[in-house]
Amino acid sequence: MPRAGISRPARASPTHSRAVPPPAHWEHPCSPCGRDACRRRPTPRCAPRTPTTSCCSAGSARSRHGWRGSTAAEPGRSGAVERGPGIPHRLDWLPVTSPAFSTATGADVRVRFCPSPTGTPHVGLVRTALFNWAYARHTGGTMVFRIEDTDAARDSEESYHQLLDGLRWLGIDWDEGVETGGPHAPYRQSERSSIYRAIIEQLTASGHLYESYLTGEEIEARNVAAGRDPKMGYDNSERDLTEEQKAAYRAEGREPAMRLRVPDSELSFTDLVRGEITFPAGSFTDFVVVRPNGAPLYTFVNPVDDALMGITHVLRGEDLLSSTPRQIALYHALIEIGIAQAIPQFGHLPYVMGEGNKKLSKRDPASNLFHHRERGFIREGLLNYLSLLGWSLTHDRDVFTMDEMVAAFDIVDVNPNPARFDLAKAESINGDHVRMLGLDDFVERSIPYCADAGLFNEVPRPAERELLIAAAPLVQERVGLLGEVPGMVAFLFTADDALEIEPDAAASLKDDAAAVLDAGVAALEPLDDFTTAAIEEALRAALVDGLGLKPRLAFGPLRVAVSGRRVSPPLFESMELLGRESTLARLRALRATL
RNA sequence: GGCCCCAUCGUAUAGCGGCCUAGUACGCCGCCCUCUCACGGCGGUAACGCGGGUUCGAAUCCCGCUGGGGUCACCA
Repeated sequence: MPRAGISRPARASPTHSRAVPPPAHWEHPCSPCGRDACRRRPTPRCAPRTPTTSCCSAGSARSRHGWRGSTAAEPGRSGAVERGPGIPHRLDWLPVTSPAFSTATGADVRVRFCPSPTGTPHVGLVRTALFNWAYARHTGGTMVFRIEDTDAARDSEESYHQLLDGLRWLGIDWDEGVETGGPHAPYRQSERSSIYRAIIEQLTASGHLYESYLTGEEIEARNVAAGRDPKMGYDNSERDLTEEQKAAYRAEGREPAMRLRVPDSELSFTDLVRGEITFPAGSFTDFVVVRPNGAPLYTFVNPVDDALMGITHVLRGEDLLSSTPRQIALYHALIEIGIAQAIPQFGHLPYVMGEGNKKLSKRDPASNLFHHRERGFIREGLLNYLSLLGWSLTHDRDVFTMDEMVAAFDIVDVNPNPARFDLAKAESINGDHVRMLGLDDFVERSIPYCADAGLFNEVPRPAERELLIAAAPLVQERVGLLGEVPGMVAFLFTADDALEIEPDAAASLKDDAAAVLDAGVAALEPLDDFTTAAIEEALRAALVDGLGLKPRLAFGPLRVAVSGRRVSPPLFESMELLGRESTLARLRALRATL
């Protein structure tokens, strides 16, 4: 995994870029106490960050289990849920080495971006897409783009097209997926029903899935009746329903959902950005994977498709962190029936926060990708800013290109804390990228914004384009957003008699404005060479030397007359662009109103 | 409430046991440049949540506390 160009201090990462040795952590010595079999396992970063348990803490030397859970050595841990006779105890037979996490590196890396098409693209979603993409491009691996449209009630075709539009605009491309195709097509889950149906059948036959008839209210009622927290969730009570019981439910007209039998043990995995994470036994229960109508849920199709598509690294939002143990449980079932070969490695990206301490809301315009595009963010700037949310290129620079990011990006360097979306910083970074644009590029990208503002038609006439090109150097270094361009050049595309003097500009005029304008007209009228340098020379001679005015007071009224605004591109250049006739007409027009 | 995650200037981050008197950027303040506004340049403001422990040495490793967030759907 070469890191082209950029030199970064190499982080010793025992697991990243290499196999996460599944059972090895059982032998890993505990560094604080040096005792073996502490069962702590190194994190992706060079040092264990937050082991949940340390054998050093007196009295709390909780024995740690891998996937297996109950063993003969610890009879007390078995029987969290009793099984009836005849039900295969297959979960207890999993080999000790069973967490077969993917060891893929380099070109074998396969990541995916799998949004569900609901609503407009959110910047947090874009950040997730960006990090997946950057990781794929960095490793030389594969980026898969899949659509998770399993909720007909919420998904929309419009949203799907917005997703495509957004990614294409940003230049986040994919190697396999919707529109592009690939060996695992189709890539829209709404078109994969038959695939899921077959796997549901296999998993049911193998005993991993079972029928569940209880409703949400009934589950809660059971918890209350048993004196448990109503929020405890499902109690796995239907694992061993007899055929008679099932028949009775059906006789009531009920159709079963299907649940996955999860192991009654704790479960650990090494998160690529957070280190080892352990969920205690009982903190996740058997969950529904198929609706009573036979339609599979996200909880099912997401891991199933990841398995089918050979995904090796799952990089997604932190909100999915707590569902990871359940997904790993499903993966184990898939491995047992031969559908999956390995469990992907997981990396949970921090939230993108809004104002206050809340996740950036979908209702906040700042979350909307297209809102930023409409305001004039360019892809380079927005991408650069978004990549800074949880990652950084180096210690002393935060403006960089995507090529630089790709060369340096590694998921294990991502910072786990939530980041606030700071629009001011985003605009500043964007401004830096706007200034880095070539002149022609800047002009081409500005045209749509000027057209939207009504300066000219969608396709400007040659003369209009030339005028914009001539003005471009004056405005490029003055805007942070392309949406500011039309405001700065509007006066060049306005007829002399249609120019409006903005109120604050009119208010800036002093008593001597008339005299200044008169002197300006007198100085410019005889000018043969109507160029910036000549204009400046003539005006300085007349106003600064002649009238003895300070420059800022001398040129203010002229600026207002020419642009109608208090703030404008440089005055003399503007006059040259406008031309002699227009300039004089505007000076006289304002003079006439005083 | 159970479980999980997180914790460096206002914000985003650098930091991987000594290079830290804690760096950079945005913001903010001041100055310079200057026809306005920007750009650019210079300077300044401002942070390791608290308490223990390990160590010759802790922002950095460990534990606890506090605080924040997430999750507990037949949504994704």
